[in-house]
Amino acid sequence: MEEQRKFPDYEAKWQKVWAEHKQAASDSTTPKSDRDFYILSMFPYPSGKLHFGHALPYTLTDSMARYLRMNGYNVLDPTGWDAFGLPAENAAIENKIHPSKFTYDNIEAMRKQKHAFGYSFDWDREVFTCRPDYYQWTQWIFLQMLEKGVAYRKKARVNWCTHCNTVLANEQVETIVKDGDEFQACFRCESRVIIKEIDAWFLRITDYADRLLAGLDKLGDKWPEKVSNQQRNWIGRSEGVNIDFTAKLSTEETLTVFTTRADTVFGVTYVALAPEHPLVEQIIAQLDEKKAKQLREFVKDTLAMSEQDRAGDAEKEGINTGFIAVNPLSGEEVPIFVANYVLMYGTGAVMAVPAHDERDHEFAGEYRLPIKQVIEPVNDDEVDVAEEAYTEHGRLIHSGAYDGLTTAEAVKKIAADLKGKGKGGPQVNYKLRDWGISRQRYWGCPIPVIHCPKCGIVPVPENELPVKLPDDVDFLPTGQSPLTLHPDFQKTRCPKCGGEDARRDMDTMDTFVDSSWYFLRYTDPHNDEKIFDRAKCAHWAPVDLYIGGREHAILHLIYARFYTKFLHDIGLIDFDEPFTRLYAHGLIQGESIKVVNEHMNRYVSAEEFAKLKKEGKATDKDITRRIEKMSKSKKNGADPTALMEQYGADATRLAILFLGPGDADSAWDPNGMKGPYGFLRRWYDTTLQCAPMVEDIGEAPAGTEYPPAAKALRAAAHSLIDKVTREFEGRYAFNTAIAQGMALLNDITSFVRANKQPDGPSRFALREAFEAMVVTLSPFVPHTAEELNQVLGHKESVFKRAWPKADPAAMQLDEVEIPVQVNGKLRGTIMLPSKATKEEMEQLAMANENVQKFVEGKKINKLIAVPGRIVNIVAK
RNA sequence: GCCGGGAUGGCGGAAUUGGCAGACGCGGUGGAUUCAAAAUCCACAGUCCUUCAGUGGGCGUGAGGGUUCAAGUCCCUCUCCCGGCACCA
Repeated sequence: MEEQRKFPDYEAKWQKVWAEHKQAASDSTTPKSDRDFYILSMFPYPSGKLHFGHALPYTLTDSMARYLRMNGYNVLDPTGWDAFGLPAENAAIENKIHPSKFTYDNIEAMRKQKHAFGYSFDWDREVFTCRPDYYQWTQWIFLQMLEKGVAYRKKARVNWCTHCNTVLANEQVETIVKDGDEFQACFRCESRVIIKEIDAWFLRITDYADRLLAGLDKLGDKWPEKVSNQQRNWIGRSEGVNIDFTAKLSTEETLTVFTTRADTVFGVTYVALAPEHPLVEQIIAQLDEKKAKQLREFVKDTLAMSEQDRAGDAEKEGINTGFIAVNPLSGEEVPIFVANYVLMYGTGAVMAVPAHDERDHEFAGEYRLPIKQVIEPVNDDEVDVAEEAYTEHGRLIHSGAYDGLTTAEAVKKIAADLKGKGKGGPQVNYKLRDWGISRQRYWGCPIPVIHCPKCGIVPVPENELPVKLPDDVDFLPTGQSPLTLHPDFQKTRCPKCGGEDARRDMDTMDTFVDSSWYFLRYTDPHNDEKIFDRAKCAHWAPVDLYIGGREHAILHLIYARFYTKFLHDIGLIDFDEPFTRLYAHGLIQGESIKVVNEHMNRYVSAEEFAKLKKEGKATDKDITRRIEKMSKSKKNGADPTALMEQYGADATRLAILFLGPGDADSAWDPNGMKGPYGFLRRWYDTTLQCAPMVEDIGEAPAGTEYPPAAKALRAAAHSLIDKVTREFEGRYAFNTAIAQGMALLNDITSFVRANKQPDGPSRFALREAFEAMVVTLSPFVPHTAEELNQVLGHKESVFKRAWPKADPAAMQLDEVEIPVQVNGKLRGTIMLPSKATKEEMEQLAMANENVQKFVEGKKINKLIAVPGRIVNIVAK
């Protein structure tokens, strides 16, 4: 009886060998050549546990890195830690551990897990964003931005997470629906976001809007369209026209509106201001007390809502200020409203055209404002603007000199005329807003500026960097920056005037700042003189292939592009796009089970459900199964590290890759380990069993004649080489490459069973098949490949071997099976030499017995023979 | 509403880009082995009809139409699902 054996038992051994003979990336200053390849997976936040969200991209990255090295590339494949951030701080508050300890402990644990998976990262280049030797340069970049006016401070209405007690950037706010209630929430903790007015630092990413857009075009199909589109959407460029109305207050003021439909300007029946509009204050000051109070309250109530909540399904409301605005083109006088539906976008003021804008139409209906049609359809649309706004393009009417023009013509002409009159002109607006980076929390990068009562804002001199984050801080979140509570940190001298009562800025930076440039630091991670050596950076960067999740489509990926452009502008680097190709991997989801019956109404794990079933507390009828994102609350998670401990790293890597194409979401099946694990075991056993037959023979001499079965085996082996190579050369659908590997093992098994005592040529073929498997599958399952490589008699590491080339001649079989159709329906197959001519194919096809049955008594209209593919007979 | 992406057996997913639909794996069924089970190995397996059987045939890639000798793949119309954005003037 065989004892329960431990399989695999060789992974730790090979990991040790690799550690001793590592293939590190070279530290070169020569210009980047096309043999230098920078592959990068997004570095993780050190949560302490490696989950599928990490295991998939790292496995993809590692496989590609190994493939590239075997193909003679000089590869950089680093990793590090996005180590600042709120989870550490929150955990610290909960468990009373210092965020620093929490973070480093987690890093230690995750580093072990990464090693255990056999990932071949360049560990020598590991970076930690929370270490002074890194954030010194985060601060340094900030100072450069300050100098160039890209970083600036302003009092602004910002998103504020009530749970995290800190500011959030626009990109970090998401709309969520909970219990039918839709609201704006923090991307991290899903708590409600409110608007708060606060002094904060901003980065002028809006100045880069056009370049960020142009860059997307340049990246083209090297980036998934999905991601590019999301970014385009987010930047939200819109071309329109600014039109200066004259507001008749006690003085005449210019009131500029932005519109994309300047052609409807003769249809304006009122002008509406956002409650935040600067003119509103002025208007309030000029109203009588009662009216002023009413308006002031309206503004206050509206602003109490977050901008997005205001945009939700709130009723349109507004207040007629009683003041008048003059239309610069028609000369018409229209009332000025302050309205809740007008956002502080564009100029924060709109010209309202109820006849041709749904929102204005709704508002006009409520406040009984006139509706004036100025566009008529050019098709046969029915139009009744009293009923419904007509928003299509058309031809102008009731528009004085512009009558008869089309929308497009009119917009152009009106813009030009306005410009000529000095009353406005073409204008481009963006939805993108500047990036607010001040965070009122502790565990982040300190902002290197000093507030001096005399000199104002003074940058910390570069030679005093880093501004170190103090350890001894009471970091309970109060809504105030924890650093405020640290007396020594905040007290400092003004570097400019030497004044003693200067204070440091006590906020820290958004953690997305830390990760906006880390990929450049990897190229020269230990430089303590400079952010990085220019030549060293140029040797590797930009990143050739960046692998990460789609959840960063807007956040990290837009910030990193912005930073790269800035660093390019200050002359530090020659490129202005950081990631030449982006691979957005999918999400591994899990099946959740929700039980609803008289006992319970909640999610249960698969094991729990099995137990409940046994106890009779739940049946298949009581449950809803859904494939969704793994989460604790849904109890549908699976832990790759646990799988690795049970089945080994290779089986886990294989299972992850085999699940489906890496860029698609796929569902984790708890049985998903069985196939890959069984495959590795059979492969191992079969190789060991056959080794005596093949280990001592060398290469087959040229001109070797193979028996048909051996020939078929060779064809299969070379097809595997061809298939795997093709997948690595761009498609990356490794599930199909692995499937082909499994198929070859099946072929080997049948071959061995049918050839108990193989002759010489058969043994060559068999060896070739084993070799093909070992080498081509080594990027996916490095330990097993390394082990079997040794079993086959190789002394050197499989990763030192050259990647094989498929031999087209070997892939070609002597005879092929060709399907024969009659009128497009399969009626038989014929065997014939692969080099057969069309005529031979046709002849043999017609001779087929079953085919005969279907063409009998019919006239052959056409005969189509595609060599090597198919024969189709058209008969009537 | 707008922008993307999807829909193929019981399940995950294949299909060299127009050429035998369902590779490979899971689950399932039958068999071998076993006192029995697990594990392992072998075989079968889209679906419906037909034949005692070997067999033979119809139908099949979300729905409907079209192009073609030939359509999962190309074109038109529609439905549903997923992701993102959304009072952005």
